[in-house]
Amino acid sequence: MSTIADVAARAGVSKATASRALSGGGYVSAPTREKVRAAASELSYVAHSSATSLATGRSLSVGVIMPALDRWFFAELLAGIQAGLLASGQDLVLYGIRERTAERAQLFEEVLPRRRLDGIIAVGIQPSARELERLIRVESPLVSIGAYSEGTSAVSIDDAGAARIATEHLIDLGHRDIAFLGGTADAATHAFGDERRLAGYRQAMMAAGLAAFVRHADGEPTMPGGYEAAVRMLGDRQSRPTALVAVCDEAAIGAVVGARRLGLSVPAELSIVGIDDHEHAEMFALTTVRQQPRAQGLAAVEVLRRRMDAPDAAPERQVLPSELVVRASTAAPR
Amino acid sequence: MSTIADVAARAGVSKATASRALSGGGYVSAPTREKVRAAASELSYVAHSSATSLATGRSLSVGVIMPALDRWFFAELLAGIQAGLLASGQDLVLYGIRERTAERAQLFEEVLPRRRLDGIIAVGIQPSARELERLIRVESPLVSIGAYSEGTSAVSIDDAGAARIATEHLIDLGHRDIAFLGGTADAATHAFGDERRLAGYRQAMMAAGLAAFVRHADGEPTMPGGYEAAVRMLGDRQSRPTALVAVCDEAAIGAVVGARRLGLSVPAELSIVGIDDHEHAEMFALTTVRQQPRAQGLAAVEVLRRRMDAPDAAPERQVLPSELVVRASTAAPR
DNA sequence: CCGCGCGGTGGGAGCGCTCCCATAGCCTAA
DNA sequence: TTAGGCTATGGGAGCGCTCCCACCGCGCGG
Repeated sequence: MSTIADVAARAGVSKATASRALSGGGYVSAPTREKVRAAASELSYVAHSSATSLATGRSLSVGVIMPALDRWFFAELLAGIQAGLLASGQDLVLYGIRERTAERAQLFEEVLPRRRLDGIIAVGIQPSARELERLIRVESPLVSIGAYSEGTSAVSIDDAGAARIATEHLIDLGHRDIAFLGGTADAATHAFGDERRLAGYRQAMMAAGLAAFVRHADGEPTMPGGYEAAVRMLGDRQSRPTALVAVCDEAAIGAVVGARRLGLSVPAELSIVGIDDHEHAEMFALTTVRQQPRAQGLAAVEVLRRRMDAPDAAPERQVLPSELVVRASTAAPR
Repeated sequence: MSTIADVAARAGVSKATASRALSGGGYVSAPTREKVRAAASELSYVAHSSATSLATGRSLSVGVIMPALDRWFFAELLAGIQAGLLASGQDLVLYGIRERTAERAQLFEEVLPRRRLDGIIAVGIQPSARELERLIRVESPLVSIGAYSEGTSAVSIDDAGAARIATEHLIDLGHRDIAFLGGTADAATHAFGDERRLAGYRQAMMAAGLAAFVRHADGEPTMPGGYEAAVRMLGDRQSRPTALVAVCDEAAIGAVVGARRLGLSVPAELSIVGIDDHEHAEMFALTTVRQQPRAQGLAAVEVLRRRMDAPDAAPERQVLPSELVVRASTAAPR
């Protein structure tokens, strides 16, 4: 591989001039710039990022901490972040992290500081004070997605609000016996705003004077989780609700499948509303409250960039809007 | 942030000794090593990766090129790669790449060479000769997953074989009118061994003397894609096959849902077999041919590590086994 | 005519690390 | 006794880049 010294020599200028010609800053005459560019391209010169990074102090890369990759929300989010970073020329360094504390400590104590990352996007993770302190030491601005921390910048939707919208839609249709599906109390499943959604459902029920009907079926926020929870809850003809608010679309779709399996017709006998607007929602004609993880990823990159430019600005909190998408999984009760 | 000079000063030794004490190589007495370690930990010293990388020539990171993130196979693969790299202390730099050639050229010409990555894992991408040449220049060993290139190391399953296994299972059950579902000819959907699977189905049909029944319904390798293709193909009572081989489980599940929608009972009236053993296969009682993307990701990391140690060794080709998993979506035709 | 500002260029220090090489003490074998 | 090897340490060059600063020539205003 050729270095900038080779390029400079070939163009007949100094290293300093070559550097200026290629990476922008300072005075370079147009002909000189052209000469250097030509030389660089003839040698197929590409600057060594470690050298650049060492000299400038910026690493041109952003760390992304993800608790999972195999769920729609996270995959979409990652795609959004990826697209945003691509546009700004930053590389994406991916750190998977199960809630295993040893790994997590290692990540914050060593791995992240080592890289001197230009920024960090933490998904669904509440960094502790000590962890934040480590990051501040290396001056990596942080933006979290979906976490509701006080002192740090964050992007999310209003989870409680989304669940309220979903619940109110059912109430408006005339339902009273509305149950909440999914949203396990188990933190190990990286409850991603799940409690907030449950809380939003409760609020809407209370506000409508339906406190007596409040109940929920635990389950993983996945399709099989929703399926099982639905089958469990709908099994008894007597006690079964007329409508379900699911913690997310995957669970909702599981519930749709489960209801069919039980011979219940959706929406005639059971209304189901989800939260997400998952790519499969259309196929199952699912009424849902849309959130756009890709947009959240892009927004996080935007916020991060602003923080990189102005590290001392006050933390920025961005709440993206939620919108009801009515399809054919909800109807008035008979 | 403190540097190794600070650590050395605090421990009362030279930079050289401090470096040796912390990163292994060379002679250091036990007490000195302890002193240095203590100093490092007191200063919460973490080596600057760019400096290390510049000095050693190794970047401690591996690039991963992914055509998509929102499909089960890719997400699982990425999780496997991630786990493998975590174990070997390498960072994962993620590059998403749609088949837009401008971006792709940029990636191979500039982005990857700039990083001086220790290795590259390319998923479902056939690097061109010129692209490989660029990588060889920067001495990044490459392992591809799912691509069937000649000169490079690769990990994959035997796609044709998997489809043959699926088809033969149906033939063994007594089916004759077996169609193939999905596997669009459209390269834009990153046909991931799809043609090979179609070919495997054909081979099995031919071998069983069922050439007359060979046919397939185009469709995206997704759940909605499989749903649509199935509805299209199963619409006509007269011409409909008694069994389907789906290009992947997502399509197969879509077909299961579509069949139910049409009032066809699976497996009594229609047998369906997929390829993947998707996490939802269990829920839909789907008979399928298992492939394990996580294992493929881990295997790719393994192969890559070997290539990093011995860059001049002959390219290594690893084909992971496929195995039939019989559930309840297949049965003898009536 | 001189001084000054400004466009343009080069020299070289320095980013933080590793690793080669020199040095030094000490123990063992001839 | 002394050469030689072996452990332990330090000095400092060098990885490839950027950027500060010095320098230079030229045009222009006083």
